[in-house]
Amino acid sequence: MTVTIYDVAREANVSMATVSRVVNGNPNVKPSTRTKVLETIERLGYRPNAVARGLASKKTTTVGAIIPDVSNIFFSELARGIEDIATMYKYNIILNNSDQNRERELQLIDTMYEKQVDGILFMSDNISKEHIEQFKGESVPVVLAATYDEKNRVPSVNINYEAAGYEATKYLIDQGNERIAFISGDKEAVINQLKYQGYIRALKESFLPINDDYILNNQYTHDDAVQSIQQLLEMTDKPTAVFTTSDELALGAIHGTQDKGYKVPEDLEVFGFNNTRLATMVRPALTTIDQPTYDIGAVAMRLLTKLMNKEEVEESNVILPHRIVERNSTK
Amino acid sequence: MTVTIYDVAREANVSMATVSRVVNGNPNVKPSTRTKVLETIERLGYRPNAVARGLASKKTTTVGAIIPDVSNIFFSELARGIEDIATMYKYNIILNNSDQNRERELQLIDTMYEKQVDGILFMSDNISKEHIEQFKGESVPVVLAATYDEKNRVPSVNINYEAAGYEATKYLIDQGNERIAFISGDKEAVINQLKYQGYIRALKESFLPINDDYILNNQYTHDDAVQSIQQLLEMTDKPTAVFTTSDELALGAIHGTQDKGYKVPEDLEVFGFNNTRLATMVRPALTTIDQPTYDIGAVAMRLLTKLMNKEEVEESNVILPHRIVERNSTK
DNA sequence: GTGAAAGCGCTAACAG
DNA sequence: CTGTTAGCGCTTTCAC
Repeated sequence: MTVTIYDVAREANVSMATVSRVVNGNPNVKPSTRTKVLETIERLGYRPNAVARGLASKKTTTVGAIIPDVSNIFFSELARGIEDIATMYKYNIILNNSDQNRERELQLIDTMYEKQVDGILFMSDNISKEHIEQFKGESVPVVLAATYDEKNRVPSVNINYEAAGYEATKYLIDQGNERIAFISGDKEAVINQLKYQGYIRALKESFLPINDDYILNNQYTHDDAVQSIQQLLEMTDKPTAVFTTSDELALGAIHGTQDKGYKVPEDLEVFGFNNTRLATMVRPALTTIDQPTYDIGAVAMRLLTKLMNKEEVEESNVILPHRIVERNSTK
Repeated sequence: MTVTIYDVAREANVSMATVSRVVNGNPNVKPSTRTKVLETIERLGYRPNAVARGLASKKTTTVGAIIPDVSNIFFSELARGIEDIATMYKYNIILNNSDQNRERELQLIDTMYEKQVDGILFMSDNISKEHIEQFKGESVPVVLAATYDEKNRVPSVNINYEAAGYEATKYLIDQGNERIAFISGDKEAVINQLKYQGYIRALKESFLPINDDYILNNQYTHDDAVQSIQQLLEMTDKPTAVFTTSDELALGAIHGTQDKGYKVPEDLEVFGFNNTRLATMVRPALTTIDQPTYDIGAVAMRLLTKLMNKEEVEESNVILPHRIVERNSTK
């Protein structure tokens, strides 16, 4: 059957402890016996059992990642960043889709605890008291990635969404636009609210009126945005620019505009968010906020490795830089 | 510290065996003692340790998924299909990115065995003898998803790529095109070769010449396709249509054409592959082969559950249907 | 319907 | 530098 550490020990005429030492790279082994053990491991085709190891050592070298939806391009880029750093530090990722469903999120966290993960990476639009309680109830470190907790109760990696929203809107204002629409995803999502606040701040600062008709904050897909931009374009005082909270929505805005016979950016300037790969896969190419998506995942995972390793962490609520990438969807 | 099955047993005045039985839904427990145990589980906040359980039962309810790149939209949709069915059957997924690197793939498979996964879902452009040997060396069931092994040595879920390639090309021919280009990803990938064979078969069947200059088979990204289509468009006898092996490449072809001042589909008809979400996120919207990406993942995972459960499987090399979706990138 | 006891394969003191 | 010995927390016969 399967060959165990015991078989190797017997065949190599050493104790299991010694085999364990060489497998774990413990230096306290005489070179000659090390080679002997290594040889018989090779010969027998021994492969350590991570489950047994996990039970004995209370470490599984596995982390749980709870993500709204891997098939969403933003999150899949995040996931890739997480995965790459995890690999670098010899961790495996158990990936779970939550669809932002709170019940499911809570249940997934529980399952991750059952599986004895060494750490958790959590992504969601909103985190509640129940989330925090569940995290605090265990000693497993948690890091939030692209997920905002106003009270910073949990380590996290984000960008400054409010500033980004402000800058995008300001950019549009500086282009001479006075009627700027705002198209966002779920309005309950804290991150979208922050972007919205930035939008409002920029308008107010320039003494521009806030027109509720220009604000559509429950759009989810490309096609939703196609619809809603067309609706805006039918107004008599139609907007001349739109700021959207994701690139996918921005593509929808561009296409909706074009479908109606208008031109981007001549008739409508479009500003996106995230700078996902979609941003260059459209014509005109999208002006957008470059959010270092991959890096957020990578930095969050790196932070988690430090936490799991009980290393000192200077700053546990990391804010990564963002910037405006100008392309042709704005003048 | 953490509460174990032993603590529950003591508190409930039963043996660990009984606690184990109620936790596992074993019917041989008197209802009254079941409730008693359930209550103390609740009271103590007992949560079974999946690692210990895995060691004792030799089942981890975890499956390994080895995927080229989650951040690729095609694979992320596949991954989502896998994940959803896995959840349905109470399995967790350990997700690994291989970047199609054979060394890495082999090493990941090994890691999955170490982690004692109950099954493996494998995705790659090519599978070699080494892969097969590694799979056969263990009794862990494996299913290939959107991954073709000519010899059907491993259970798999695919579509008929050759037929799809043929149909796409035939469609373009029936539109009156005689100069049809072919833009594909890695030419070493078996799946791309099959699509290519279908392309060739359609041309031959209609007695159309095969022009090697029209065949560009090592394009990976949207921007690669932008370049290469522009190159084709500079030829004196430029193609009037192009068949690409992915939607991303098709978007590149569309945008390259438009960037050069030509129109799609008037000057060039473009045919994609996969019908990912990208297909409707472009103007003109993309005519493409609808490959049931999510379903391939879902069916593959379902097949794997049967294999893990040692159920009878009527057909272990599943071919799912595909179809042409007509949109506006063709006339 | 319930309990006792033997592992599952490995790590981690502790000796020597 | 190496071996002995407890467990880690649970499942699973096998009795009763």
